[in-house]
Amino acid sequence: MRTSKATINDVARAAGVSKKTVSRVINRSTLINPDTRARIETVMAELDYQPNLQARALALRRNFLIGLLHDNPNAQTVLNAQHGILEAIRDTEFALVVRPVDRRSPHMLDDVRLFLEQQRLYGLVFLPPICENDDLARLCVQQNCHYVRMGSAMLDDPAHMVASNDREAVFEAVGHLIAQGHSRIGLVRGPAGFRSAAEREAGFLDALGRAGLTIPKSLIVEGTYRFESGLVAGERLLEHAPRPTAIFSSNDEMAAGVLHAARQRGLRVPEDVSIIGFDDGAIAAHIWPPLTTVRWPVVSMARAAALKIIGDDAAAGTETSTFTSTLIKRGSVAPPPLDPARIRTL
Amino acid sequence: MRTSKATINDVARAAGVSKKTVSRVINRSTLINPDTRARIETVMAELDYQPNLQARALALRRNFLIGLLHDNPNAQTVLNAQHGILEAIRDTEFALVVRPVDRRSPHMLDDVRLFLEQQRLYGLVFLPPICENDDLARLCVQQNCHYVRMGSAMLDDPAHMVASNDREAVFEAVGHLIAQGHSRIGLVRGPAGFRSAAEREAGFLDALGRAGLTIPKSLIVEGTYRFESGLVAGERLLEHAPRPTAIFSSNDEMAAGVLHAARQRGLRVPEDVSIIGFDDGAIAAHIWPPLTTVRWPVVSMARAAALKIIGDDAAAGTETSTFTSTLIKRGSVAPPPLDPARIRTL
DNA sequence: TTGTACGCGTTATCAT
DNA sequence: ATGATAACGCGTACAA
Repeated sequence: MRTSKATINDVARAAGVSKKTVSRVINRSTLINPDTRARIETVMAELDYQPNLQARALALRRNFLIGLLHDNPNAQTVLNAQHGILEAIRDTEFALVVRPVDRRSPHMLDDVRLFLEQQRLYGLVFLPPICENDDLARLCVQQNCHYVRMGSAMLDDPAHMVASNDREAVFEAVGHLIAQGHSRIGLVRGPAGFRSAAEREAGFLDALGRAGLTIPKSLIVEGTYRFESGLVAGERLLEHAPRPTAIFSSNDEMAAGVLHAARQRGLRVPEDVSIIGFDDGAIAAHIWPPLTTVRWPVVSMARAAALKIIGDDAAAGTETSTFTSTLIKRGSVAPPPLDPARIRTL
Repeated sequence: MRTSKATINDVARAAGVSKKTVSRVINRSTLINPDTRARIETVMAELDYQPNLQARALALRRNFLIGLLHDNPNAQTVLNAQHGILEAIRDTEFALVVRPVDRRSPHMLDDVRLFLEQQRLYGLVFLPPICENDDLARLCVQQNCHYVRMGSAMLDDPAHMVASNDREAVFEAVGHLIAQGHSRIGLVRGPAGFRSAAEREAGFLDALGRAGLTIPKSLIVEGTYRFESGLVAGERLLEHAPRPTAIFSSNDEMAAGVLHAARQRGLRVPEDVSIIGFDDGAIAAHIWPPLTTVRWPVVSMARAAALKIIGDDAAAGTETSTFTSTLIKRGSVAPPPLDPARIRTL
């Protein structure tokens, strides 16, 4: 007995056809007689035949692997992206390989080139912020590797892009703050060079402008998307006089840092200061108070990206390329505390 | 010009030797003349030759992929494990593929078998709790796939295992609580069937026994290693009369849940109740107060596991198989509040 | 120590 | 619609 060792030759012989015909069945060729196809499929089932992926990879010059390329500071985002891709390739012969890169390394492009040459991936999904690198996109084309970028704005044509509406979502979130009565709102923005940082800042300013509000430049502080930078930014903002009554942080991890800064100053959240984050990763619901935040639909986006790569248009639905980030209201927002100066004017 | 398309034949021709000799260089055979080897290596560099991994995989019946198999409820642990494996295979031709499984599915074993048959992984790293499944280990042997388990006890021989000393580490952690004056200590243990849950509970009981302390069974509550279960367990423990003055939670995520439960009851941490977690994942330092916890050295363990698989004994050092979990003291532990009943007796 | 001939399992070319 | 034959690039008996 040969456990799952049947080859294409065995199938061809048993079905009384040539290898090539069996190959056509494997590759879903249309140039084949339906009866022949049915017969071969029966034989394949009987023999428990599994096409050898290594042999196919050699012949096709392309492996059955989807790569996730990232240089993302947020752990949960990376994991959610993996989750989405895995959903897309479940029950297919594809597997997921993960590949972190160093955005700032001068060898980054060469590293990825070598990686692509060696593993010959079927396709690659780029996470922010590395998704903004056009050289990488060119490299993929040149290496004959499919790719899709995930980002907060359309950086590429729809076949190579899934994007979210960060700007509008932040507009809504900050609008929520304003509707609660806040007017002195601080911003912890993401690092320079991140498109998402720019988009979210734009949404923030849009909301302020729409309400006729202005804030001093000193109420905008830049972070790195990491917890520690949120802590530092929070300290800067909270020692500002007059103190902001609310702070929008461009991601949850930094928002958690702002929360720490508030706690360390003896400030209550949300009574003394309201906080809104972005991502709705695991940490958002697990800190106290539960964080009001914007949910970035990473999982769905990653799933869509992978489906675009493996060409499963049916499952990809209407080939959606834009996704909606939505405000999740939890416990970290309340109306601003009464302002002595303001009470008098009322 | 042929961009990186040199084959083993090109190298052989240019070096004036046969394919086989070049192959020996690639595979580090010792049966080769040093001069010949040097000459061939020069030619390989000149031609920018890269062995084709797909062809090697076909011939060797084994791909250059290390798999991470997990059914782990903790996101940060999974990511840290990936990090460790990636460190080990950096600058090699190996890549990392991730594969979540459903421990409870009746098809789990067949799924993995199909996965292994298809991708022909070089090796597999098992994370807890799936690492405890002996059928999986047998499957690997049968499929000619290397494997190493990561766990909280030696479940296999050293060649297939990297383990941590959870029991001792928890013994130390709970001892820290006792040294602070706590005697009524609650436990949120992990799910039944998890070896780590049993090890950590044993350490907990060891510490109590060593101090001559006993607690009612009702102060031990089982969780799922998820945040929500920690919340529920925390509620149960904190409504217990008399209330425990400290709670050891078998992982950080559940500890965060306990913290929520305390907050919701208006209890202060650590003034009213002390909390210790386990893992030292990202969340531990990011919640308030910063969580005193036991650091589980996932990254190092995963790196060691991967090194064992790719057989880099030199880098694996002395083939370490046991790792030390250590107590990280932060802000969630303080002496217990004064107990009225106790004050009288003093 | 090195080389020859063949196998690994599939796809591509170009017929018919 | 189907088939014979040659790639794809490398590893391994076995011989020399």
